Amino acid sequence: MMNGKLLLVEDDPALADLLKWHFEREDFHVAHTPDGDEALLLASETPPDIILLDWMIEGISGLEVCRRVRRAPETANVPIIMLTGRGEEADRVRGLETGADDYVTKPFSPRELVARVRAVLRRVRPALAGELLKFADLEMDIVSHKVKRAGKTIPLGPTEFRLLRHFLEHPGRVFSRARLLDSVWGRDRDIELRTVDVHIRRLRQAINIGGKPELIRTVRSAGYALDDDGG
Amino acid sequence: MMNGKLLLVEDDPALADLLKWHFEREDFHVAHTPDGDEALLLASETPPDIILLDWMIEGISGLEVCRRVRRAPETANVPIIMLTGRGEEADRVRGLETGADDYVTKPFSPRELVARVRAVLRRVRPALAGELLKFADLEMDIVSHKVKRAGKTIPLGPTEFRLLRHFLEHPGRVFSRARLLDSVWGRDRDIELRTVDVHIRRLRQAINIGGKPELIRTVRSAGYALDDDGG
DNA sequence: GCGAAACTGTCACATCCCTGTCACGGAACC
DNA sequence: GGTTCCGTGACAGGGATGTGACAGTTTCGC
Repeated sequence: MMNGKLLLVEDDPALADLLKWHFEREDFHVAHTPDGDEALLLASETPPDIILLDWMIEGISGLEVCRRVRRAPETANVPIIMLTGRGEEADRVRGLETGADDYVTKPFSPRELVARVRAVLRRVRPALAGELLKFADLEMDIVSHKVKRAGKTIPLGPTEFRLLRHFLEHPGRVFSRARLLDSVWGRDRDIELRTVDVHIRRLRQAINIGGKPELIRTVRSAGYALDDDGG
Repeated sequence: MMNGKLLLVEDDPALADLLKWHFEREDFHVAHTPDGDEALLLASETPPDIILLDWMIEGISGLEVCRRVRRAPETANVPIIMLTGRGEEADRVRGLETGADDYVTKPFSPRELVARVRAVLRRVRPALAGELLKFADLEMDIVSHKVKRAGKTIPLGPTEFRLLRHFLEHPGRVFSRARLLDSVWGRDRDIELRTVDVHIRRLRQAINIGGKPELIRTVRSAGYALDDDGG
C-alpha cells in the first residue's frame, strides 16, 4: 500500500538519496529533482500529495517555487515542507507566510522529517495517513472500510462510501455537483449531474438512521457540504 | 475582528503571559490554563480553533492530553501544536505520531510561533486565514458558504449571498442599481432596476435579525453601500 | 458457472424555495 | 406641496432539489 506521492526538490545529491531511501522505506512514492523549474513542471503534471522543498536550490529560489506552486490552481492545495540550513527567524516566518505548511532546519533526522510529513498529511489528507476520519459523532476507518455513527456501524455502498470520505476529508466545505463528480466518480466519466442528488439522498438515508440530526447541508444553487447544523 | 480561538496549556506563568500578549496583539482570543484536566474540560466545552500544549505540565502529561483531545469527537479535528524544552528526536516523533500537528522546541520566538499557528490554521481552516470576508460583526466564509452575524449563522438565498459578497468585497463603496445588476446578476440579463431594491430589502431583513444595527446604507439617487452607520 | 442480492445511473413527478415584478404608501428633496 | 425616490407586502411563475421507482449491471455466495 502506498502512502502517497512525494516531490523532493533538493540539489544536494547525498541528502536527496538519504531522504529518498527513508521515504521509500516508509512506502512513499518519491519523485526527485534538484531544479526549481523542473519541480514546477513535475508538480503541475502530476500533483504530488506533498512537496519537500529545499530553500537553497539552483535556479529560482525555493521561496519563489513555493509562491508559484501556491498560485497554480492545480497545486494550490498541495502542502509544502521547507528544508533549510538557515535558522534565522525572519526566514522561517517568511517561508511560513508564503504558504509553506512546515519548516525544518538542517540538520534534521530523517525519522523526524517522516513524522512531520505524516503529521501534515494526516491533516490534509487523513486517508493517506491511515487514520480514522471523524466528524461530529461520525467516524470512518479507511483501512477496515467501516463507518460508524454514535458507535453504531452503518452499511454503505461503494459510491456512498467514497462520497462520505470526500466530505470527511474536507469538512464544512461546499462542493458543486460537477466538482463531486470529478472527485468522487472520476474526472473522465460522463454522468448526469442530478445523479449526485440521488447518492446524496442514499447517503443521508444511511447515516441518519434513528432520527439522528442531518449532517449534509444542501446549499441551494451551489452544492452540498458536511456540516454540524446540516439541514 | 478575531482571528480565532486559541487554547493555551502552559504552567509557566511568565511564558504564558508572554504568549498571551503576543497572540492577543494578533487578534486571537486566548483561553489559558496551566492544568491538563482543565484543558480537556475547556476544550470540550467550547472547542478552540487551535491548541498550544506544553509537553511538561502539572497533572496528566501533555502527550496524554493530546491523545484524549484526539479521541473526543468534538475536538478530534482541533489542531495541536506542542511546546517543549526537550530537543530529543524520540519525543518529537512520539508527539507528532500521537496527533500533534506541529512541535516547537523552547526557546522559540513568539513571532515564529504565531507564524506556525497561522500556517496550521491556513491548512485546517482556510476560513481563518483569509478566505473569510469580514465587516463589522459580519463574516462570510466563501468556502463553506456560510454567513454569520455576531457569531450567529444566518441563512441566505443564493442571490442575497452573491449580493452581500459583492458588498463585502468592496466595503464602503456605493453601487448603482445598474452596476449591481451587472456584477451580481450578470451583464447579459435583462432585469428591472427596482428588483435590486427588493433583494436589498431581503438581505437587510436577514442580517438585521435581533435588532442589530443597519449595515447597508441607502444613497438616494445613487444606490447602496455597505457601511457602519448604515441607516 | 449461476442465481440472488446489491448497486448504479436515469427518469418523471412532487415539492419547496426563490425570484422578479407590481402597486401602493411613505420619506426625502426642492 | 409637488415631485422623485425608496421601502414594503403580496403574488404568480419558475427553477432547483427531494423522492420513488426501475432497468441494467456488477458482485457475491454457492
